[in-house]
Amino acid sequence: MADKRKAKRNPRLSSVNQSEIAFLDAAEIMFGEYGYGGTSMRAVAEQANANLGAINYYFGSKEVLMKKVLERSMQAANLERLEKLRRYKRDSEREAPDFMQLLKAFIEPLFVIHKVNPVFDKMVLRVINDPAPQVQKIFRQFFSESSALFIELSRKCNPSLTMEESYWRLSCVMGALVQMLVGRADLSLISGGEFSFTDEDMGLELVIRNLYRLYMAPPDLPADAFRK
Amino acid sequence: MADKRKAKRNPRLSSVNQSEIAFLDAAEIMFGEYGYGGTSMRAVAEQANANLGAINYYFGSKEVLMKKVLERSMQAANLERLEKLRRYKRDSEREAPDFMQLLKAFIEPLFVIHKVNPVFDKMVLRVINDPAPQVQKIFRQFFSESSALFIELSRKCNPSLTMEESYWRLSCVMGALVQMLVGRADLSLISGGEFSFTDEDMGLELVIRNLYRLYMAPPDLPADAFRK
DNA sequence: AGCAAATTTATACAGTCGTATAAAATAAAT
DNA sequence: ATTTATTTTATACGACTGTATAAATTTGCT
Repeated sequence: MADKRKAKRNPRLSSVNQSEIAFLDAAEIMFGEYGYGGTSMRAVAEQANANLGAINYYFGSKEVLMKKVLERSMQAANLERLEKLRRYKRDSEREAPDFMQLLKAFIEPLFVIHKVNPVFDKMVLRVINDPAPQVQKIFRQFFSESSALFIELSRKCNPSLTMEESYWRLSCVMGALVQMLVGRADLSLISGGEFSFTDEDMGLELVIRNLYRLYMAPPDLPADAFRK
Repeated sequence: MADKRKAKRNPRLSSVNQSEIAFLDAAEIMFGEYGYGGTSMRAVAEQANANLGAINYYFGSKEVLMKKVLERSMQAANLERLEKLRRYKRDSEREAPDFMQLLKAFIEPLFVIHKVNPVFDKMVLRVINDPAPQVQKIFRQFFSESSALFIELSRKCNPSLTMEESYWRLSCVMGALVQMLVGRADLSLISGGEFSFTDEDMGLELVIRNLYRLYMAPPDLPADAFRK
């Protein structure tokens, strides 16, 4: 096997080649459409109008390709998210915690990226649900830090919840978030294609409000209405 | 190809053979663990301690196998669910609509099956998120009728919502439901393995309450808190 | 027992997969 | 212009896939 390219001849150019970008674009689309296991290297090469061999020349393996694809799209979102979360953390120590602002810090980066690259979240959502352990491993590398911070900060917004209830509600929040992001691309299953986002900003607000409602409600009273 | 088995010699026996059941069990486990594309027919055969050829003798193709697996587990849940939903519909015409009871009708069958067969929902959840169109098609056959009825009945529980807001909230409800069912098996991503269901019935109640809160909150006021 | 249907087994086929590699083509530098 | 590094291409390999089929085996019945 080739031990990757040696030192570039012209190192002042970006270390990311143009064809490499084409591969990343193609892979992002295909992974988003058919999942990791469902897309072949040949399909990626065809989508990129390039040769199968070249893709191995640049990446060496499918797993690395996936890692690079995720890296490219999530690093931007992640850095912005982490910065927003940390700024929120500073603010929330002076002022009162505000779950709506926290949600905004967590979710807005996803929407910003979506505007530039509409394929992005489709691909991320496929990866979230992929059963292959390698894929899960790669994804958690990117997701774990900011989500841990988000959870920590969330708890301070509704301290009347027990630890357990807080976790379950956050679990709901994550699920609902994913579902709404999916629904932005495809609400047809549930609405028969009647509705979709027209205004992106309205979409962000709608998502945040639903999640706010979900987490910030007062804790449950002992069961009454339930046992009927 | 074999045109399936001819008329059984002893037709008073159940039409479902014992080895057929072994294959269904094995496939259910493997599909749940590795997804549709991620499990090979050979892996299913091995899991069932049976021969590869026999699986084609019984099912003819992988797609049929998946269909039969889904059929077996979902038909029971679906029939019970439909019956509960229809009974709720009758009741809700006499009395006032009660979203908590509606949720109970929709979700309880899943918990009942889970008690008997803990692998069931793991497998269903894999199928929900599978990118392969054949898988999607099969799944919707089972899911569409009862979910349509559920949505129709839901809207009557909170008629103050606009059509669009209702759909978005139900989208949240579905996402949160899925996430909580996943979390029942694996909450470790979000809690670091701290929590899990101890009491099954408590679990159902917890799930329902979260979803109730999510959908039944009064409609949003014009944006204020959001634009900060 | 003997016969026939039902089931299980072993094996093969054509296709696709990820990966490797040597040759061809291109680009850059002297 | 010639040499050298880089990129692209075509092709091949072994492993694995779903499916097909004929032979071997087991089962149920008279």
